[in-house]
Amino acid sequence: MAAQLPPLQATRVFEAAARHGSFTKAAEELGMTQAAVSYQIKVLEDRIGTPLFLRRPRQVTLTEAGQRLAPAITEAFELIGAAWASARSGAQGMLSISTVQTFASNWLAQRIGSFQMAHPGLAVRFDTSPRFVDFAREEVDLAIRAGNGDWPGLATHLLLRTEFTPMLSPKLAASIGGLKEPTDLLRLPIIDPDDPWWTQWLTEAGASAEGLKGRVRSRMGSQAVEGGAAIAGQGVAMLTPAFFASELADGRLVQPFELLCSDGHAYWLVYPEARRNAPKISAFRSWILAEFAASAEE
Amino acid sequence: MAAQLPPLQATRVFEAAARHGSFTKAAEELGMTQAAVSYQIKVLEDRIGTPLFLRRPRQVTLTEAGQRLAPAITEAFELIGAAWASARSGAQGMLSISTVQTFASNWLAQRIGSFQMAHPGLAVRFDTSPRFVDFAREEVDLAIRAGNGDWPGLATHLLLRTEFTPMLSPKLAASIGGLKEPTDLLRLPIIDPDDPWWTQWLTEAGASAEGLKGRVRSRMGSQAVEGGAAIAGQGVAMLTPAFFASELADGRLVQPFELLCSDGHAYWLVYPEARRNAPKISAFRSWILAEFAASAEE
DNA sequence: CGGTATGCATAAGGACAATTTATCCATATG
DNA sequence: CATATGGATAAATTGTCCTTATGCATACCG
Repeated sequence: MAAQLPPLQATRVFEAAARHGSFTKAAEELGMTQAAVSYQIKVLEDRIGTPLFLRRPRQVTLTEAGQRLAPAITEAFELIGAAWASARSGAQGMLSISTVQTFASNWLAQRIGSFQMAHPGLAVRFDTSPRFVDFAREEVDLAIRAGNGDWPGLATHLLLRTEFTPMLSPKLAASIGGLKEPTDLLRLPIIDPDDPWWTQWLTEAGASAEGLKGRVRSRMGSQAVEGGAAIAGQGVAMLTPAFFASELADGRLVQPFELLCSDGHAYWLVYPEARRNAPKISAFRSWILAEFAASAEE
Repeated sequence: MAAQLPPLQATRVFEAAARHGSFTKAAEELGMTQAAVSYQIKVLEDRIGTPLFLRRPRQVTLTEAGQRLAPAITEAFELIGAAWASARSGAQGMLSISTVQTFASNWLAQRIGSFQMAHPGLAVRFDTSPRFVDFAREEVDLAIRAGNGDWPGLATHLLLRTEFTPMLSPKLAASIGGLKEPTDLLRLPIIDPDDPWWTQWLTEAGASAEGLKGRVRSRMGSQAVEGGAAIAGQGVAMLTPAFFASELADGRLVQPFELLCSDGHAYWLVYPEARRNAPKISAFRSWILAEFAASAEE
């Protein structure tokens, strides 16, 4: 289909030499030696079967054949150069993040603004899908996923262990005179009592999980929603403190007990190992790791 | 000056792969293996920092970045291909011959027509200059020169030894009752008696060259001119028979004596060794050598 | 009018990119 | 479910491309 093409490296060298009218200057521009330019021109001339330059003393000039060839070649390389540059910067300009809903709404949404402030030229696109993204098949730069961090071929950075502890509104806590013992929790409405986190936490707290039995099921399925219900005073929710840092700070939620449990899972930043040095990848990595480092210091 | 360019080989492979939507097909077109295509695409993706293809089952499709890049790249390569093809055929289409005047007018002019019949697409341009052409500095494909055939770096083919013998019009010969002895020549006007060829020929013929002394000098300097004068019956000319084959054949000139002398010089076809396989070079070489082979058989 | 500097050509050698071979893997297809 | 198709990958090989070192011709300068 495509016409027979000349040796491309030689063509590139020819283009520069034609533009400069000098092998030495072309070599400078291309960052190679004059000998290499001379060699490549000869390669091209051998291939086309006719000289492209006349070797005049202290300068070279294009032959007729060279004159016919040069303008089109220059134009073609300008085209390639422009397309390459724009694709390259365009590619830098869009960051596609695949993330689980929970992390997006509980953590990212409130903070992504500061990343965008720091990188005004970089548009961020979210793709919140529950499936684990396949980087080979979907146009996604990086992902934030829950899991155990064992994904071969992918670079992973631990962001956040999914620790959890009961949380509720201060008003609801006051309604029963405050919470002294873990069992006090069972005197209040429990948001999503079927969540295994409740069983685990109560067990680790030394309380019986029996009290959960027979409760109304109100499976909400997302910390954001459950947290909202808790803030509204509708009950006690089992939440990850890191996701509700601001609510805890301003008193919309309180964490009555110190005990933090973990199911061993965590949120990870992941991306294809091979792309670790792409500017937008490393920009986002630096930012998010710094965010977590800062919150860990508090 | 020129914008930073992508790796060109990889770009070429990308272009084919984008056009086919398949690495395997691209490999076929380019005459390489699928593995090589896969490798080159990866090189390009590493360089640009973002994937160019999505690897879907049994086919690959362009990512956004790939879609942005592909059309311009295809266009650029089409440009290069077209320019290359036309320069290549254009270069084939013009044959520049540097030749000495004598050979051009006495031999080539009458026969070049048959070469052009055989190669209708090939335009022939003559450059008749007395200097020996410098192939590096002038746009000349091949040359026909007199000399001893010792030109380093150039391919040479012996065309014709410069043999010579007296020739005259039959009418002039009849005017003195025919020529029996070489000395009979001296009873007729001699065209260019200063030419050393006369001295050499008369000497080798066993005649004294004394008879040349004191003759009117009519230096004409070119066999074509001297031959014309001889045909017109103005005198006896010392000519190269090979240059006057048709005149001898149709009786406009006669060669009264068998004796052929030679000064050791000859006409040679010469061209840069490196270009021996260029189509137009070998076409002309075949033709001219065949012409001489044919005339030698007669 | 010679000496020097500039620019290109060439040969030999080496570095590294490109390619092939040989598998492997996933998935569409029959 | 077996097979075929299409791509990825690792290791080894090949070959291009480039550099170093040098030579040569010519323009420029004192």
